[in-house]
Amino acid sequence: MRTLRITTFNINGIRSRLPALLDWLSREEPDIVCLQELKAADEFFPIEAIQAAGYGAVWHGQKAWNGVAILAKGTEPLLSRRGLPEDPNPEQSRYIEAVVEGVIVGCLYLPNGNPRPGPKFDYKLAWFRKLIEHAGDLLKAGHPVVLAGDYNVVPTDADIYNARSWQNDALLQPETRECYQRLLGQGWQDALGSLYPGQRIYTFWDYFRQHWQTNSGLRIDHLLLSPQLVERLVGGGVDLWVRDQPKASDHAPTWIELSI
DNA sequence: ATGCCCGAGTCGCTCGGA
Repeated sequence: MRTLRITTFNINGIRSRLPALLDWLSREEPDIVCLQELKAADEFFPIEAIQAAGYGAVWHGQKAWNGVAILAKGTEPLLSRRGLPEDPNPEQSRYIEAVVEGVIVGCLYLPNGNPRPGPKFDYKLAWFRKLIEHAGDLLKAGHPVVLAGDYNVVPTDADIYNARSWQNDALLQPETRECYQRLLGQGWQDALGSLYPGQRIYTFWDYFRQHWQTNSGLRIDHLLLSPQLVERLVGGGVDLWVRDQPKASDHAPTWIELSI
């Protein structure tokens, strides 16, 4: 059976992590990659190296912060959108969307929202509401869609090593989780959650307090499937070995496989 | 209540991340 592997990866600086990115691409050969936190202006996106590795790409960068990209193996992603409609702050590059292999791929980097309360948390919720609106429009259009990225949402207390030590964090707040549940309520399926119900899956381990070494992780990178894709989901996982490399990102690549 | 560990920018520090 032929499958399509779609990976989301918060790379935390594409320039400082480029050798690691190329190494991971050659080893895992994902078909589609959603990258977040490029931390590079558009002119610094390393398109030559990525093309040399056999990938086409579209990107939406920004100096120093944020930045998202979609890579496609052996083909050029067909850009459908750069930036979220009615983005509360379009200066922050947090959304890009493209069609690959007949699937609409939305790549997102939701605002972190700390400290809370405050304007950053308000911005997180405002951005989330606009994402929900756009996601609803995508569903109405009836095409197969994957919405993948760093949602900065820990969906439940089962998605973190210890909820109590993060209870005041923006990632765990009831308002944040309500937004995520509202999104799922439109008809999206949390792919990894559905593959591994009740299991502890982590995609992020912060650099502090030896959290990787003690597997004190959070599940905040998610791939949401439109209803047409649910029956095509055949697998998923997290490339944990990437987080164990020297100078690793604090996130690990998180992926699904769809039958085609 | 805060720092911890990082990358990027401006350059030996701040800011932001989560």
